[in-house]
Amino acid sequence: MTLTEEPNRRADIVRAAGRLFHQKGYAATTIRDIADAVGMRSGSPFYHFKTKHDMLRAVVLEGMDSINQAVASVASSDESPRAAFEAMLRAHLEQLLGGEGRDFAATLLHESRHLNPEVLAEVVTLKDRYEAMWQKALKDLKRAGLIADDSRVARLLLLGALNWTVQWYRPDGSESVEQIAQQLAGLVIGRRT
Amino acid sequence: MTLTEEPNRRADIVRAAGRLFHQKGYAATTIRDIADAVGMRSGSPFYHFKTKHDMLRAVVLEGMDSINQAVASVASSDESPRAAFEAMLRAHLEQLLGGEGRDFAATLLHESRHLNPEVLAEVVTLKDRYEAMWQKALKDLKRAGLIADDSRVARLLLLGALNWTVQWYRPDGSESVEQIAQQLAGLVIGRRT
DNA sequence: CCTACCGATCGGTAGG
DNA sequence: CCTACCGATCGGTAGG
Repeated sequence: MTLTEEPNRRADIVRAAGRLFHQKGYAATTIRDIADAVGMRSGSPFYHFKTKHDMLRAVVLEGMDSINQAVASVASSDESPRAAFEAMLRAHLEQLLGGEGRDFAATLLHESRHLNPEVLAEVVTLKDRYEAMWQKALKDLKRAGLIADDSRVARLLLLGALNWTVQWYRPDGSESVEQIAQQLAGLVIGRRT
Repeated sequence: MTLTEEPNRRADIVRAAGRLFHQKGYAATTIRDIADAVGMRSGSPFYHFKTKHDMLRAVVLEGMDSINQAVASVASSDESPRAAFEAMLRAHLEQLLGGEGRDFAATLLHESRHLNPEVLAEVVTLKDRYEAMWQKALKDLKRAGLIADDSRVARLLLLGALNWTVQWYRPDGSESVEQIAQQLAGLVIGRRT
């Protein structure tokens, strides 16, 4: 348990970097932007990170880790396949659109191309593990007769619909994360009145 | 009708810029990258465009225009709502994943945030018009009893599934654009065996 | 469209 | 973590 008062400058930098990478993109964000955001001089972030790329790495891995844990914690619920699926939709969307890890997840989705090959491979491994959870959820839905297609393409199309919400969702908009999750479930699974 | 032999350097620049913006991102692409790609010196692109931003504008508007035309040309077909819908899916995916305008459409989707407010407003107007076509297609599907939800969120989720294909589709992969379009139609509309 | 160049800014570092 | 700085690179321009 960390005390809230104890300053953790490294974490501050990661948070600020996440926000800026999300808002302006990695390439358009300067070290000076990040230093300003945490009240440091331009050379000081390098006391905590060797390179700008290392900051991106920290942000992306944090995003991958958060969403993985959030979805895993509801994926193996012993309820019905449909309930588990809807809980996974909610968890994914909350990571992506909700307060805390929003910038981390968004940076993961949009700035990973700036990762060097070694780190990218690291991320891809985690992503494959993550997507396997979804594949299993789709398989269970199909076995229960709720969907007809549990192929790889179906999974990618579904995750696309989820991930693209970053582009249009507004926290002050008219629909909640909960509603979006339910509408997507309805779209994929089928109609109820 | 333009002769193929007649060199059009401006169009060459737009094409090269589109490819580079798509591959590396707008901010990470330099004028020198673009000049190299078309065999010019670093100052020469500015004979054709006033700023780097104007090149982005040209690429994005070309992308918006192509996809708009491609989908519009099949949207008002007088066939069944389902056939029209599937044709729209194919047209959108072909623009996004097919050879010609791929880089333009991808740049439109991912680099629009670097547009200045005036140009962005221009793009948003065109985008709204584009999305209205999809809204109408969904309305027709609902009227025909093929889907239950033709709301704005449903439309955005659907377009998300389409747009995200840029992230995972590989031209040399195992599925064709045609197949992806059909699987998405099946996912949304309903099962056939 | 090239040559030659400019001022600004960038990621990163040495030394404290 | 700051001060002071460096070499490299960037978008853009003047003059031809």
